[in-house]
Amino acid sequence: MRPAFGEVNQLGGVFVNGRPLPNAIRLRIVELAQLGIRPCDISRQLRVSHGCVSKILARYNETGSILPGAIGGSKPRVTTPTVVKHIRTYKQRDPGIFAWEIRDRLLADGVCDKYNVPSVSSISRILRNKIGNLAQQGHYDSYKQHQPAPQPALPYNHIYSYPSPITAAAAKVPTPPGVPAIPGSVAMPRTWPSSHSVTDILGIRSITDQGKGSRPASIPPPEAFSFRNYGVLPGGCPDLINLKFMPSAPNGLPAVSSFVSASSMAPYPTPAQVSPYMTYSAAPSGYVAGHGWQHASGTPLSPHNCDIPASLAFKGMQAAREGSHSVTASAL
DNA sequence: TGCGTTACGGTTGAG
DNA sequence: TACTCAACCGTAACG
Repeated sequence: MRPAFGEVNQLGGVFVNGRPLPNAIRLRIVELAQLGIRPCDISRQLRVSHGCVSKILARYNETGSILPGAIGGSKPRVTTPTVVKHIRTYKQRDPGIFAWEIRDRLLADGVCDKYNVPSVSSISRILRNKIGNLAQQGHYDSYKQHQPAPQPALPYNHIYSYPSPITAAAAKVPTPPGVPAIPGSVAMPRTWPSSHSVTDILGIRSITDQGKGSRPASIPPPEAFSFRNYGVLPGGCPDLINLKFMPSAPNGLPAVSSFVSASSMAPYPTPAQVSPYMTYSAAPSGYVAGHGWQHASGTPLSPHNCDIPASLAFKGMQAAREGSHSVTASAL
């Protein structure tokens, strides 16, 4: 249940606990920093805690992204069917093998790397639960077929000497969405969805691209993006990809100066005036008043109603375009 | 005074 | 469907 109103920090700024700042604010933090404005001044001006400013700038410097990380979800499991299959194979070949030895072999054989190799305890659990149970079942089935008479206790390690019923299934390793299926590579559990530069965001690229009537070649198609929680804030932005920025300046250039200039910032809304969820989902807020951007439809662009496109929030455009630099959100 | 770091309370979403 | 867990968030406080 969303709160009707957010909270107010010590600087008078409105925020929603647990939720990222609007991308417009994040963007402006970076812009102001690039203009040489000190973080403390940015903090005061935008009424965002200096810790948050520091964090966003640090993230931007490291990843090139102003976007918040992906919230929620689970880490990809390391005990994939392939891993289980290999563990079973190791155990079959050497019934006395230790879990830590299996772990070393998974690494040595390139089945896993240091980032996704299961822990010793996980391997032990696999041996005990998955392989053990399946092996016992398999043995029992085979036993029923071939041994009409009951037998005494099963021999030690009997469980490892059965034909694997799940080998075929284990051969298929599910690849998480957005993660290239590169054997032996480090599986980045979370990749930034896109790339673009702040310069682009400021409109320089938009100037050159707009009016061409089609998506710039440098921008991956919408289907190339994996939107999860990146900047898509409550309230959503259904036309995120198709958003176009329309310059408002007479010369056809976006009002970059008005956008980045600290002095042009509209007063931060008072808590009584603006619900933080208005900033996320509804009415335009004072955050971006006067920035000169408009949605292609002609309606004023609210950074929250339709926030800065997540796809436009990268500086490592070329790198990401080539898919050579995946950056995890958890890097920070 | 500025800023990096961290504890805290909160949200989110995959499993 | 409800729950758990681990990721993330921004703030506040500390050094």
